[in-house]
Amino acid sequence: MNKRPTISDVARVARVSLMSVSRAMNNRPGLSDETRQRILDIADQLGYRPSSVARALATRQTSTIGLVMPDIAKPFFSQIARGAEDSAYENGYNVFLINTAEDPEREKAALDSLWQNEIDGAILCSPCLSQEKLEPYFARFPATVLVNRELGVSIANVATINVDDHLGAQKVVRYFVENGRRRIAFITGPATSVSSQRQLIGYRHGLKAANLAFDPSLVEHRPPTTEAGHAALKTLFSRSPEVDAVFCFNDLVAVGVIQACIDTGRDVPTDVAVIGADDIPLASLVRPALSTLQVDKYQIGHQANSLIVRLLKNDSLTRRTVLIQPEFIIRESA
Amino acid sequence: MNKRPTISDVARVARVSLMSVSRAMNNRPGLSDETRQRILDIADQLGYRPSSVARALATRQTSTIGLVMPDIAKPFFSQIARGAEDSAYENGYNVFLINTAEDPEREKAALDSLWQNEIDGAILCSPCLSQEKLEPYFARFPATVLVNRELGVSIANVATINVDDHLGAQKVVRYFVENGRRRIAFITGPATSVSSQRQLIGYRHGLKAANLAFDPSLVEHRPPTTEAGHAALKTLFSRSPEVDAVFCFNDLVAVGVIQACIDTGRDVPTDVAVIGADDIPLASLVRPALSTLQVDKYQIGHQANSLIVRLLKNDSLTRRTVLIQPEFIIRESA
DNA sequence: TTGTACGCGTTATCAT
DNA sequence: ATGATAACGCGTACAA
Repeated sequence: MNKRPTISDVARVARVSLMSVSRAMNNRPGLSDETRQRILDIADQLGYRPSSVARALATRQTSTIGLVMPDIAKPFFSQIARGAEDSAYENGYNVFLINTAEDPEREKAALDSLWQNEIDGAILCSPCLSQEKLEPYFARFPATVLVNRELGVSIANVATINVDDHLGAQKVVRYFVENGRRRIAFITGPATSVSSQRQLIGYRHGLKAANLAFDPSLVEHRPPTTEAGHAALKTLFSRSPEVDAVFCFNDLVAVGVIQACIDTGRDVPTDVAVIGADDIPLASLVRPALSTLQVDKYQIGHQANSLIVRLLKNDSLTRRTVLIQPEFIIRESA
Repeated sequence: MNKRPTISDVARVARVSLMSVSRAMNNRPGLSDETRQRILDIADQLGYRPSSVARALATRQTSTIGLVMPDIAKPFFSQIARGAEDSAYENGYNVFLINTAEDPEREKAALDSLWQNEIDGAILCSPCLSQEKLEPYFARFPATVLVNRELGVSIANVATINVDDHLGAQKVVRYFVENGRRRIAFITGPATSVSSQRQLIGYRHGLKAANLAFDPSLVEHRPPTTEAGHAALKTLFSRSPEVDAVFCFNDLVAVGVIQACIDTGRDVPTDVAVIGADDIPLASLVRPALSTLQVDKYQIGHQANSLIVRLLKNDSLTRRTVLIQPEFIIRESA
């Protein structure tokens, strides 16, 4: 394996001190343009790149941000990751990727690992740890952004990005009602999910605004998968065959619902209107194409990283709470 | 921000030398069980975690592998990433994620960054740099795994994982022929893609084995997207309306093809049989469900990282060339 | 404008 | 079994 050239190799060849090389590499003043250029040339010629490790030890900054998410294989998160990585690249940061599989132990291990690696900032997507367990890390990390998670108090170096699920759900119910639907079911995620909770509140508000009674038997808590959506709707139909609209936790669930409708001989959207959430690529590819609450996932990731960068350079960020408005996309399923 | 406790903090409290603490933390011999346990307790109590940065500087090992791919937002790659990260986690490694957007400059920047960060190993997925430009890095990285890319020569610390696109394409053509198809079109990727090249050869071999003439007008080179697949089929139909089977570069393209068939009033699979490749989640969700060449992407990622780990600890890996066999999945589209 | 000495937190080497 | 000292490669403070 090739041995990396070090700063002293450059200094020796250029016949200058280590400091001059350091200054040249970091564009610091205190060098004649002439020697600066000469050093740069030699460094380039030697293929010298300052060791990030040594630099990090000296400066206590790693130029690395940690990206923690339940599962990068899910399109919702992979698109966030793409946005975050792009922003990191633009700002000269590296990104550590860690999956938690929604396992609290693994999430804790992830945070400890990030701390051990002295990352400059952390982006935590849908964390499952309690606020209490999370809090210590806010003090350990120079900056943290929480995605899809609220923070009761205000902490100087912590920002949050959340989707306005509440308003989104309200809009969906209103749309259903305006189109003559009356038995509106809701298949939501686990009761512990913040998104679920917010959606549920919006759903109830929407119902109330339309003078429709809230019927608990029309609500199903399920894991956010296609199979679960399929099964949930079968359950709903057996209990309440007159269901004429279904709002789903996300698009994956909605696809399962559409399939269940077809299986049971119901036409979408004539007999049953279906609306999902997130607008993953699949949504526009399936038939009937899925109406959904579009969320700009790339933008969330990109913004999450920008927030980190800004928290890092500017301690006084006034707007540390971002609320993303989903856009209601009407396609064929409703 | 909290100040991290250092090894000397632990040493001072435990009234031992730095080395004893180091030995205790790393489970190294040369300590009485008694003092070892005492040190461990104190370390735990202080919340001490050895700094990865300082450790890396001293050992020249970062316990980090670099994962470079065109676009984590694409399901094919995100599933590889999940597998790689899981394996890294199991083996105590961190993962640097970098997207290249198929931009050679950005890919080069990625490799330079990994070098600068002194990663222990690199997983390069579908790299677009020439072998010549890639080669220097094989010498700079302790270990490298190439995914979806061949390596003419044999290099001790480099392994490759490739999908047997050639055999896969042959199987598809044979299946088409056995089911009475005679005008078999092929929508492939960019001519520069290795997968495309291998598929094309398999396609021609399959044709020859069935005594069918190769007709260049039945082959379309397109970007690997649904829109491109849709457009490609329209072109094909206008040129050769009698096409009765289409093999597609991947599932995304195949979905576009199916849509184009429906648009032009052709039934799938009665009038036109369609087969894709990769088996992304979408494939089983779309209607008609897509027949495809299933590739275990998670496994590819997991194995890529295992190879890195083994290359790192065991310099003499005899089988450094892995060929993945796709599994032919028959669903509804063919 | 340029250079010297030291510290960052850890491990490796060589003692005791 | 334990400890002192010197790296590892770079940046910072201060000196020349």
